[in-house]
Amino acid sequence: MDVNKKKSRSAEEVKNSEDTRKGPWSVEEDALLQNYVATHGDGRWNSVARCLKRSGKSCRLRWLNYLRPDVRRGNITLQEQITILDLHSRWGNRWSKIARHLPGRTDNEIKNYWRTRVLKQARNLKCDVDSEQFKDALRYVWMPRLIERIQPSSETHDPLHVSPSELYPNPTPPLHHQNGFHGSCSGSNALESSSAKSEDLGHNVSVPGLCENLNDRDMARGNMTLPFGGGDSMESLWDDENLWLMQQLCDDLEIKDNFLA
DNA sequence: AAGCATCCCAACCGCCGACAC
DNA sequence: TGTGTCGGCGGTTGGGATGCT
Repeated sequence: MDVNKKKSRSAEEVKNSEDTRKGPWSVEEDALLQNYVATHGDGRWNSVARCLKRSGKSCRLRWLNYLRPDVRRGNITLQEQITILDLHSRWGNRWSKIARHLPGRTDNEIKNYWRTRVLKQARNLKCDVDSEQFKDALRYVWMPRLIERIQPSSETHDPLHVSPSELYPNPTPPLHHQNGFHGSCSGSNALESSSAKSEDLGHNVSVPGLCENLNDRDMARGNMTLPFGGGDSMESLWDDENLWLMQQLCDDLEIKDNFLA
């Protein structure tokens, strides 16, 4: 796009912003928009915008993200989380493309989910969300675990909802996942405070970074929010059978620390 | 009860490509 | 071919809700 076009566009947008209402939608506006779409169909946003004194963009967004009859609200399910993580690993931040594979979910909702849950967790881990360590943790530890958890209840076979063996034909993680557990983990941490679970089971393992950077609220709750947090709590990950997962994660984090050093 | 911190999500913004004229 | 309009997309933000001290 050339410079002139950019200039003209901003003039157009400035004009639009001066003429239109902004902020939360009222019930009346919602009703008007719904009626308009019911009568004329969607896609004619500037026409409806003139009736509502809103920008066309605002009308479109309100319809797609909120008023559309098939829009699903509520917690992102485990299966949806898997799909999001999987598709994001393939396509990156192509939210609308990802949303097309999650019926009823909007790109905005998926984007919000990613930013509030996954990026937060990367922050806690002091990982770059694009780092190989974080991606490996997703691919080889958390996603397979999630898949295992949803499998018993899955009856249909959606090509996008693949089994661990399909998604990860070679179950052997990369070399750095196979290293012994070097257990430099110590100190106060979520695994310990999240429960006395690990102590009860005779383990005394903590995960640097992963645990130490939890915010106080999560610590107090004993509720460590993994990237797939949400409707179905991840607390059950913190049991004996999953201890090895966190050991693998420790390996990752040590490698990350070396990498960053 | 009040103040503060954090989370979460609806909505906005700026950019871009497609298309019509 | 150049210009204007429109819809779509990804990034960002404001503010209400919630929880902690």
